[in-house]
Amino acid sequence: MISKKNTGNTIVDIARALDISPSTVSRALKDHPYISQATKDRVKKQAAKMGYRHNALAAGLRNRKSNTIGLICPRISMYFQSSIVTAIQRKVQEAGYSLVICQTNDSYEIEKQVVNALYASRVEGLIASCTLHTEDFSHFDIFSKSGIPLVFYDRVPRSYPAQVIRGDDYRGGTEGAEHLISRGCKQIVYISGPLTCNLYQDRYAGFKDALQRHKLPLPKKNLFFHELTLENARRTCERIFSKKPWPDAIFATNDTTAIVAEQYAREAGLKIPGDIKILGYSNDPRTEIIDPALTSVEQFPAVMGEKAADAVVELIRKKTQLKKTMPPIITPVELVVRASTGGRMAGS
Amino acid sequence: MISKKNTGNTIVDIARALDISPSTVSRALKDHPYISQATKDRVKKQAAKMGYRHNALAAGLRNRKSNTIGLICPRISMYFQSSIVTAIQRKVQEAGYSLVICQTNDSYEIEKQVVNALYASRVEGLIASCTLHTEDFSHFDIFSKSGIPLVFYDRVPRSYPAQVIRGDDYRGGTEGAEHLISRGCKQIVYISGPLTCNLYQDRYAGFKDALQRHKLPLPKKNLFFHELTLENARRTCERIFSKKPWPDAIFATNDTTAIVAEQYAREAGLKIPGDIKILGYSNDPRTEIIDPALTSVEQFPAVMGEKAADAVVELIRKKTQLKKTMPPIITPVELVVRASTGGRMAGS
DNA sequence: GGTAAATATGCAAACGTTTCCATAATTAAA
DNA sequence: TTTAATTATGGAAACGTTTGCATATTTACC
Repeated sequence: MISKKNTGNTIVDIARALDISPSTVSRALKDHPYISQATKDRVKKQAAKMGYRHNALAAGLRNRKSNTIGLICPRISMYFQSSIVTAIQRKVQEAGYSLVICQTNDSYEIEKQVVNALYASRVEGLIASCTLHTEDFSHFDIFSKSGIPLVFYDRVPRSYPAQVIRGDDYRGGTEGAEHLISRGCKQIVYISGPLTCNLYQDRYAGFKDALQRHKLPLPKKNLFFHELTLENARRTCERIFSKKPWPDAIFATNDTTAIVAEQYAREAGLKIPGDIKILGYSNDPRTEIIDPALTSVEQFPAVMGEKAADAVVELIRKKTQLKKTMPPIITPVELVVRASTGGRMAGS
Repeated sequence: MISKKNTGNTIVDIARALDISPSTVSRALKDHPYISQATKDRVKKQAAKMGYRHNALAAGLRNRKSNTIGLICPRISMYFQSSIVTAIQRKVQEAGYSLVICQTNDSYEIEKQVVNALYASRVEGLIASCTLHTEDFSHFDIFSKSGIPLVFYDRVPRSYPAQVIRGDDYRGGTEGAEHLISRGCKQIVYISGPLTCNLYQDRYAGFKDALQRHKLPLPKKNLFFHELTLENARRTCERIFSKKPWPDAIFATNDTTAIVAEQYAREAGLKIPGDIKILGYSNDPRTEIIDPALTSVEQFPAVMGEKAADAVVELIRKKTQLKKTMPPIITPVELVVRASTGGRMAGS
C-alpha cells in the first residue's frame, strides 16, 4: 500500500521548511505577542504557500476542548424548531463554535443515544429540547456531573441542574382562555399535547385557572390530550363535530391542530368566528394565510434560540458551575389576534 | 492552580486498573476478534464502573478521521431547506456520523469562511447548497483537491468535480408553463430568482422553451428577476397590478412570492383562477392552506436530502475519487395542481 | 561593565487513542 | 515430540498541536 503522506502539511512541516521550531510556528500562527513580526510574516507566508490547514482535532485533543456545541431537538423541520435552530446556529457560529445537531424524532431511545454520542465527541456545551416522552432526565447526568454547560429550551425538565429557557406557557394558556372568554365563549374545547411534557402542563394550568376565575365549567368531554399530529387532530375533530351540541370555541395548543379544526368546522357548516372561534399556538406562518386567519400565541422562537445560544456560550466562558437553583429564563409570549376569534376589536 | 486530573477516565486508566495493556483495552472495547471473551467482559465492566467515555477527538487524531460530515446551507428555517436538512441529518446519524451544520445567510463571505472552518475541523465529507451569489466555487477546492467527498444539492455548480444533486428544474419550469398554457393563459408574468443561480436558470429555460413551442411571446415587461424575498415580491406585485392590462397568469418560482401575488390579485379585485391563474414553486405547506389553494411544483425535499446524505456516505465508504465527469443526480419534480390554476380537471 | 527586565525562540512532554509488530500461550498437525 | 498455526496480549510509536519551562538575545538602567 502506498502510504499517502499527510494530507496537507503540518506545523512541523512548516517548522522544518523554515528551520525553526514547531512551537514558534504554532505561536506565530496565532499571533502570540512574544514572536517577532518578522517571524510571523515568514511563517504565515510559508503556511499559505504549503496550503497549511489547522487541525482542530489535534488542537482539541491537546487543549481538551472541541470548540463544538451540541444541539438536540425533536425534529428540525417543524416551523417552530427550525426557527430556533436557525437562531442558535447563527449565534453559535458567531461565537466561534461549531454546532453539531442531532434529532430525536421524539424517540426517547434515540435521545439517550445522541446524548452519549455528543458526550463522546466532547462538545463543550449542550443545548437540548427533549422528546415528548422524556420524564427521566438522568441520561443527561454525564453532562451535569462533569460540569459541562447544559441548556434546555422549550421542552425542559422541571427540576434539574441546568439552565432552562422556556416560553411563558402558563401565560399563553391564560391569555388564550381569557381572550376566548372575553369574546363570549362558554363551551371551549381544549386540545392539548400529552401532559408528560412541561409546556402542555403549564398551558393547561393557565387555561384551567382562567376558566375557574370566570366560573366556567370544564367538562371532560371538552378535553383532549394526545400527541398533536395531523392524524390525531383529524380523529379528534371528527369526534368533536360528529354530534351536537357543538362547542363555541376550540383552543388547540399547536397550529396544525387549529388549522385542522378550522377545516372541520367549516365542513360542518359553521361560521368562523360567528358560530365557533378557533385559537392556535405558535403563530406558524400558515396561521396568517388561512382564511379566516388564525388567532395564535406567538412564541418568538428566534428570541428563544438566541437566549439559549447566549446561555451556553456564557456558561462555557465563565465556567459557571450549574446549580439546581439556577432560575429559568422565561421568554415572552404574545397573543396575535386574527379573524378566527373575531379579529382586533375597536377599543381593545 | 489545582490540576484537575483528567475529566473522566481513559483507556490507560482502565488498563492500569486491570493491570493489562492499553492496546488490549482498546481492542476489547471494540470487540476485536483476537481478544478473549473473558477479557472483553472484564474490560467493559471496568469501563462502565469508571464511567469511561470514548474520546472522539483522540481517536479522530490517530485515525485521521473525525466521523463528522459538514453541511452548508443558506438558511435552515426556510421550509424547503429545513425539510432537506432534516432528511440529511437523519440519514447521516443513521450512518454513524455527526453532522455539523453551518448557515451562510446567503452571504458569499460567510460561505468562504465556513468552508474553511469545516475543512479545519476535518469533516470527512461536505454537503453544500450555495448562496444565491456563488458563481466562483474555488473556495471548495481545498476539498476537491484533497479528495474529500463533496456533494452539492439544489444550488449547485455547473461544472465542478463533485457529486451534484438537483431537482429537475428545467422540467419544473416547463411543466408549470405547459400547465398554464393548457388552461388558456397567454400573458404569463414570470417572477424568478437571480439568474446567477443554476436553478433559476434552468427553470427559466424550461419556461421559455415551453412558451416558444407554443409560439407565445415573452415580452420583457412580463419578466422579473430578483431575490425572492417578501419585500421584493410586494414591490414587484405593486408594479404588476398598478396598471392594466393585467396578466392572466403569474408563475412565481417560489411560494412566498406566489402567495403575495395571490393576495395582490385578490386586492385588485381579480378572481382566481377566473381572471388570473397563479402558480408557485416548492409546495410549501402554506400553498394548500391558502384560499384558493396554490398550484405549485413539488420538489420532494426529503428525497433530495436522502440522496445527498447517501451520496456522501457512499463516497466516504468507497473512497471514490471525484471526477469532473460525475453525472448529476436529478430528483423528480411534480406539478401539484390546485384551485389557483383551476384545479384538477375532469379527464386530465 | 553589570544586573535586570523585556523580547524571542527552542525543547520536550502531553492530550487519548489506535495499530504495527513482536511475543507468549495454546492448540492442531505432522 | 517437534513444528506450525492459531489465539491472545503487550510495547511503543504515531496522529498534530500546544505550552511550561528553559535559554538566548537584546535593550534599559544604574
